[in-house]
Amino acid sequence: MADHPVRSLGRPREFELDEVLDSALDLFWKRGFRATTTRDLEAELGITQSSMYNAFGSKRDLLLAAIDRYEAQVEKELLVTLTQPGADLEGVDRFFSRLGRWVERHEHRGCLVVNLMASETGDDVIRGRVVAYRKKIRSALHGALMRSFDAQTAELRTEALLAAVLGLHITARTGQPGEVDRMLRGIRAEIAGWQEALPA
Amino acid sequence: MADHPVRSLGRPREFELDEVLDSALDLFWKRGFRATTTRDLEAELGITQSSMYNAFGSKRDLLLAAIDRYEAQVEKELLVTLTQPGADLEGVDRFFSRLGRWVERHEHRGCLVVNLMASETGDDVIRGRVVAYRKKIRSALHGALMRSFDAQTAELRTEALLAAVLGLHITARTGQPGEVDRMLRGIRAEIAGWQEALPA
DNA sequence: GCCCTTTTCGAGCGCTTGCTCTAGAAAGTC
DNA sequence: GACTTTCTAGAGCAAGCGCTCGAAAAGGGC
Repeated sequence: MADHPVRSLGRPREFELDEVLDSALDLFWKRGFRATTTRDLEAELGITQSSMYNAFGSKRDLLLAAIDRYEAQVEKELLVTLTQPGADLEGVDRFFSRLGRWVERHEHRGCLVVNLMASETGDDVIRGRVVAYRKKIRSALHGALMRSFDAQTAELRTEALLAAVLGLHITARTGQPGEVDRMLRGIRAEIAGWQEALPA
Repeated sequence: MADHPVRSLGRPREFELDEVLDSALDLFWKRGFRATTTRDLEAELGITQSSMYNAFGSKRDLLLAAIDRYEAQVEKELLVTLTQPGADLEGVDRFFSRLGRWVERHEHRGCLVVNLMASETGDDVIRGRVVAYRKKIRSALHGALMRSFDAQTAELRTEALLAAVLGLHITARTGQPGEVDRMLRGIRAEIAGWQEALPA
């Protein structure tokens, strides 16, 4: 993932940056940023707080690095259905299909970034990141919808679907069994309605 | 709002319970539950921590009371468009219209309960409250949609709109200027599409 | 082998947190 | 006006927080 320098001066680090970053991401994602203490991280990451601070600088910097990793994962596993060349309304439906499996696999986690939208509004840098994240999903959706609808329709439906994606994620975090499934069915039924009205 | 006992033995309380509760709600809503300290509350509420603890028990109990108050407000100002007798798809559109003004008035606050969905997943009681809150909105939407569509369509569209409502709220919390407006237009355009297909 | 750099380790610092305690003040009751 | 009951004020407690520090350990360069 990240590019590692070939050489290093001094004592070599005893852990893999990427592995530790994944553990931190998991914890921030599952428990929330504020609720995760540096001691929690120490236990889960298997390294001391000093090592963590030496490698990442601060708890907040660790979060920012985790966001990077999270976004890369989302792009590769979800947004790709929207951004690959030629993706249209059918791609949008595939996106929601994958989103369903993603949410199921990451039960009660929701979305790292969406969770931050609710809780870390005081930090300008983080707020910038979450705004950019929404923008990224919006533009991916729009790119695909543009291939199936006229400009105005595409834009309107982009907004409606973006709201649906965020709402689905928030629901996934505290959802009861079946809640997310029903929601997903409702969204995809709407998309199916659009498809039927399309010229074959 | 709350019913006050007529009499009280001993020294009477020097503040209004409801006023203080409103201030607490405002703070929890704006800054988030975790980010709001008891000192913050002390300053904003104008009473000492002792008085606060004497009156409400704990910070968490204060939140639960604030949720009650918040829900009552939502019901009276928003859900009423869906629950009043005879409300149908037109009522749903009015609901979103009011939601837009509500979000604008409470800038960067989002929804108290939606925010809790993201950050307070560890507390079973609070999780119960947020699940119930979703259920309440869902059933209000469903009640209105049932009057305009067949059972299956109503259920599917209820789910899609619930997702949209939650997504809109999350966006409102960190939204850039215009972001919420565009999203709302996208959602209402979808509803308008449903209306056009309806038998006049 | 010895330096130089960097990481690891464990202890712990200063601060904030939610909450409590004690003393005294303010009402109703008789 | 004593007595009871409740509320207010302010200090302060124990625990937990993010983060740092000094010393030891582990490698590469010469």
